[in-house]
Amino acid sequence: MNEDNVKVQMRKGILEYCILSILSREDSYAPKIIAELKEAQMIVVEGTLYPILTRQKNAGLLTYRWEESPQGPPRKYYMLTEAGRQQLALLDEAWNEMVEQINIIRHGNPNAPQTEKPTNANVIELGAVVNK
Amino acid sequence: MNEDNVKVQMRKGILEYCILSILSREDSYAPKIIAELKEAQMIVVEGTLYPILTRQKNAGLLTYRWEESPQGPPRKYYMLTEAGRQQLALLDEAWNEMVEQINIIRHGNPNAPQTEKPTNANVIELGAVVNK
DNA sequence: ATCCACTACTTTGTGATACAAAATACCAAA
DNA sequence: TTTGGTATTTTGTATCACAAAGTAGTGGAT
Repeated sequence: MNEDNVKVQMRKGILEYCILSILSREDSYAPKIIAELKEAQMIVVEGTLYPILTRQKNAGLLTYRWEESPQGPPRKYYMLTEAGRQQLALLDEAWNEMVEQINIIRHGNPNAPQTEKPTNANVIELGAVVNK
Repeated sequence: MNEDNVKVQMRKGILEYCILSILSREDSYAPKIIAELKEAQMIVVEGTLYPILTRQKNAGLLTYRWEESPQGPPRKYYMLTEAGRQQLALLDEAWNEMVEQINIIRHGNPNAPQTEKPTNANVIELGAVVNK
């Protein structure tokens, strides 16, 4: 119930989403992916990332190719498959749903009867993620 | 890696947040909490909720009192403690951070250099949850 | 009285995940 | 050959949500 564990638990299932999202922009390899996550203030360690990549590869969401490195051992560049792109779209939906659910639980249901109904123009879908 | 499991995993650690949030509005008991979660399209079963309530009670975030029911056995009404209110504030922060992190990962870092910088007036903090 | 439906609470076992920590391996320069 | 930097992999642990069952109290119907 400590503070670190709170964030660890909230992250469950989210990392898979993050990794597919990062790879949807550009093929990448593990240390670079970790650096990108770190830029977004999302700390991830190797022992977490590698099993996810292997899992997603075995699930057919990713493939990889070896590429020479300017220094050090070769790098395993991962890239999305078509199934991976579909899964990413599915995770977009799941994430948007959860953000909406939290909004309702934290702020009450906007569809509930109220004195003054906002026009559509005033309604902002908080946290919605749109496919690019 | 099936679709149901995706949502199950995304929910890890979120339910604790939802329950504290619901109880911050009004003391409640398990079946009523489940009904409220259901209204927000968040399906939860008893076998999930009860252990969380017990966990949070043991952690000092909740206390409870027994109350007579108009029909059937008495109800265990849970309510937030001061520690529970503090934990809720902490979870608000953790949630807001995660929403922001996903925004950065999914849409790129808004602080990154770009051709035309939006004014503050145009920036909408997506998905932010504000303490009431 | 006894049975039954309803409500409420509890327990057990399973699968999935992130993490810490350590191990393995590859490369190039001193 | 050794050393330091880079990259990948493995092992053991703690936590969580869930399915599925079980326990128990209440009040009405027969």
